[in-house]
Amino acid sequence: MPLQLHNTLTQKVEPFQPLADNTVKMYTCGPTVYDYAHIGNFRTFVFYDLLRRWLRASGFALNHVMNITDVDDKIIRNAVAQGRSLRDYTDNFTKAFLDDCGTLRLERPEHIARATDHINEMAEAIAKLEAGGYTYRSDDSVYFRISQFPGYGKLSHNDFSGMVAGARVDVDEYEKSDARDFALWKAPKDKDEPAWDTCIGTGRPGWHIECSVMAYQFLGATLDLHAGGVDLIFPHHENEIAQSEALTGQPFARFWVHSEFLLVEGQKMSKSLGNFYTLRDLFSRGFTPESVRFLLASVPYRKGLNFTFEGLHSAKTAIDRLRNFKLRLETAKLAEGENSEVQTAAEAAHTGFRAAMDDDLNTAEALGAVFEFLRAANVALDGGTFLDGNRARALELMVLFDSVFEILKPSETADGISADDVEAQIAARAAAKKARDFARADQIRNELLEKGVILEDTKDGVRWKRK
RNA sequence: GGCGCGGUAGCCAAGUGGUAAGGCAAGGGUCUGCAAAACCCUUAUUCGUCGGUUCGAUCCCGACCCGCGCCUCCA
Repeated sequence: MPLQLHNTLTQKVEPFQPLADNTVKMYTCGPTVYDYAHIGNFRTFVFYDLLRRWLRASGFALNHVMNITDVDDKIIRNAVAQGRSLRDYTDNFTKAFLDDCGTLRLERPEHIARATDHINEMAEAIAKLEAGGYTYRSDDSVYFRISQFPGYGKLSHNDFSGMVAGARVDVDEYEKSDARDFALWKAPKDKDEPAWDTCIGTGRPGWHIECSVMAYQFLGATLDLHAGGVDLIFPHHENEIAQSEALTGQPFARFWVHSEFLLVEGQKMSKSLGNFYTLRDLFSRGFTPESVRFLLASVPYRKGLNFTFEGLHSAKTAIDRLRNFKLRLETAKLAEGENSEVQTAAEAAHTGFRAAMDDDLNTAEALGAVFEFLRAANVALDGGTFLDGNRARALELMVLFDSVFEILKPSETADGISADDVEAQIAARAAAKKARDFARADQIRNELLEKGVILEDTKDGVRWKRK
């Protein structure tokens, strides 16, 4: 069964493949860099990462663009309030965002596009829309007239045909002739406001046009896949479709894939509830990036995710168990031969893992396949029926698992004792034990523990790992 | 009100028209000089409520209740 994904456009789970050659042209909506990204944002960014990894595992090459929105009302307000330039203000949060992505082991998209690097192209696109009769001006701002675009509503499955101009209270600060028309270009409201001089006048782009323009610039008229959070379906993605298809006359994206929301302790995240967390907040409480990544990845992207501290602890323990298993596979002394039952179980786990991921990235089920095998293999290892010939396939399962989840390798800690030193200490302890100098042996063990190294006395000898 | 998602053990969560994956927690055990660590075992007559279809429904249909998202900036 090939990879299947849920397509918001058709509201069905459908087989996915790129239109041309083997390369997936994908565009994902990135952050608006007015503040540090929070874990709700990262739920979506982790989803993008899982999607990338499994697309590649499915044999596709990727051409992935993610935007950085570095001009919008909130950014301007904050930058002005702090007396900083737009660029200076957004550089800070852009860097923080990319750092956070690195910490969470998110793969870097092939292209990261900052909106303000493409203002002229946006202005040209708007000029083209004006020439095509899709727009109107009001106080030097330019609006898209959605009544000119017949397919409007096809993504969010809303019916706008009954809409009447003026029927709805206009909450926007700008004058629009129809409540759902949206700004393509905003003229500055006062002199301090950052603005660009372009072929269509002075001002700045609206939010939606940046994605349409940068997607076209990097990937062409039709994308294979466009992703984002569910909250972007309307109006953002609906508007992107309207602009892009009005510009090119071609379908904008073949697959639309959206990730569900994240709750914190069963409640929506908000600053007033005090449950609004950035990665930095979680790390300062002692949680590791791997735990956060695992928790965010372990719930399928189309299900709401309840982010809890118990879940974070749970993730940590689960990761330890997976790491222990891999270590055991690598270090166990095994008898020659191959046990066919174990081998069959390993194959079943491989197949189960792949089938689950192929089924709209069902990470929960994929994890189930891994843990099921883990237990069976541990039983076999305990019973001596896990043989040397079973080792490779079992380790390959862990490689497959980690190619998606990427949590087995512990994050670097700044100050750590070297592996050679650990080995030397272990040898010293073994000697002390042999001489029945248990006091000395315990002392060595405790010293290592203080340095974050845990010793395990197993029947195959001493194994160690970092805390 | 419209559109969309969801309600499964203490918590997180998968899943199927034929009788409930997996993880965490909890309890028990194995190993060990003692520990630690590790590993194993046990834990839902039951899947929001009420009807219906069916030989049989957690899974299909209908109604209802509850939670969440979007409809205005928002992952």
